[in-house]
Amino acid sequence: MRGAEQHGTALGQVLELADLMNDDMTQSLAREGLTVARANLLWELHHRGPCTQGVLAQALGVSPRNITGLVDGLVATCFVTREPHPTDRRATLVSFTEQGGRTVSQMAEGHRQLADLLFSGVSDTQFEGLVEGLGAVLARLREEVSEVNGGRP
Amino acid sequence: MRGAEQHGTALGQVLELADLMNDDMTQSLAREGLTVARANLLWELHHRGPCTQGVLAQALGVSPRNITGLVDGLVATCFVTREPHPTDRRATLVSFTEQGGRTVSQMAEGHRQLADLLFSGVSDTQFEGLVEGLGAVLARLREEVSEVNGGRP
DNA sequence: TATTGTTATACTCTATAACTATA
DNA sequence: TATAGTTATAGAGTATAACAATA
Repeated sequence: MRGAEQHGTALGQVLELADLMNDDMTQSLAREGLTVARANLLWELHHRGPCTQGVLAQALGVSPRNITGLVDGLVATCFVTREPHPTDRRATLVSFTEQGGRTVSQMAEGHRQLADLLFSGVSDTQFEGLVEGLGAVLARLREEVSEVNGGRP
Repeated sequence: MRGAEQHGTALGQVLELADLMNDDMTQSLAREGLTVARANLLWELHHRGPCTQGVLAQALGVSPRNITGLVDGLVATCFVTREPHPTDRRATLVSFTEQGGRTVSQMAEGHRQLADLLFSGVSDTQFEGLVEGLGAVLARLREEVSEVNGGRP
C-alpha cells in the first residue's frame, strides 16, 4: 500500500507543475505585451465572441471594476475595442481588434506547441496513466475548491 | 498513435490543475491571514531556519525590495521578527515568532491532508502512471522555463 | 427600482533606481 | 568600493462602496 510519503512526493510534483506552468505562461505572454489576467480575458472573449463586461466579470469570477481595468489596458494596447451595445445603452460590447484576433490565434497555436513539447516524450502507457490520474485528482480538487465557496460560483 | 487532440485535452487538465491549486491555496491561506507570497516566504524560512532578507530574495527569486514588503507584512501580523545579525550590522535575521512557527507546522499538516484528499481515490495503477507522467512533463517544463532565462536563475 | 459600468479608495505583489549604513 | 536593506516611485491585479446613466 502507498504511504504518506508517496502522496507527499506527488503533491510536490503537482505544486511544482502549477508553479512552472504559471512561470511559462507569464514569460511567453510578456513577449506579446500581455499579462496572464488580460490573456484570460482574451481567451474568454475568443470562446464567447463579443460580449459585455458584465458577462466577462461573471465568466472570469472577478469584480466588474476589475474588468473595467483589464479592458482599459487591452484597449490601450489595441487588443480589443469597446463598442456600443445595440439594444442596451448602459452596456458596452467588448470585441477583438484585428491585432487581438491575430494574437488569440497565435495563443491557440502556442497551446498546441506547448502540448506537444510537454507530452511528446511521454510513452503511451505513461500518458494514459497521467490523463486518468489527472482526471481523478481534478475531480477531487474541484469539489474541494467549490465546497469552500458554499457552492456559489 | 496519439494525436494533437489528446495532447490538447491533457494540457487543458494541466492548466485547470494549476488554476485550481492556486485557488485552493489562496482560499486556505486567507483563512489564516496569509497570502500565497507571504506563505512562500514562511515556507522557505521553515526549510532554511533564520536567515537574512538577501538570502530570501535569492531563494524566492524576487527583488530585495519585495522582501522588505513581505517581511513588513509578516512582522505586522506577528508571523516573523527582524533580529539584528550577530556579525553584520547591515543585515537583519528573519525568524519565526511562536505563532509563525505554529502556523508553518499547520501548513505542513495541511499539506499532508491535501495530499491524502487528492490521491486517496486514485488507484495504485493510476497513481503510478500519474507520478511517472508528471515526472516526464516536469522535466520538459523545467527546461522550457529555464531556457528562456538563458540558464540564469 | 434594478442593472451596467464608472469613479473613488485601498491593499498586495512586483520592479527599478537612488540612498544610507555598514563592511 | 561593494553589500544589505531602505525610501521613492510606478504599475498591475484585486476588492468594496458610492454614483451615474439607463432599463
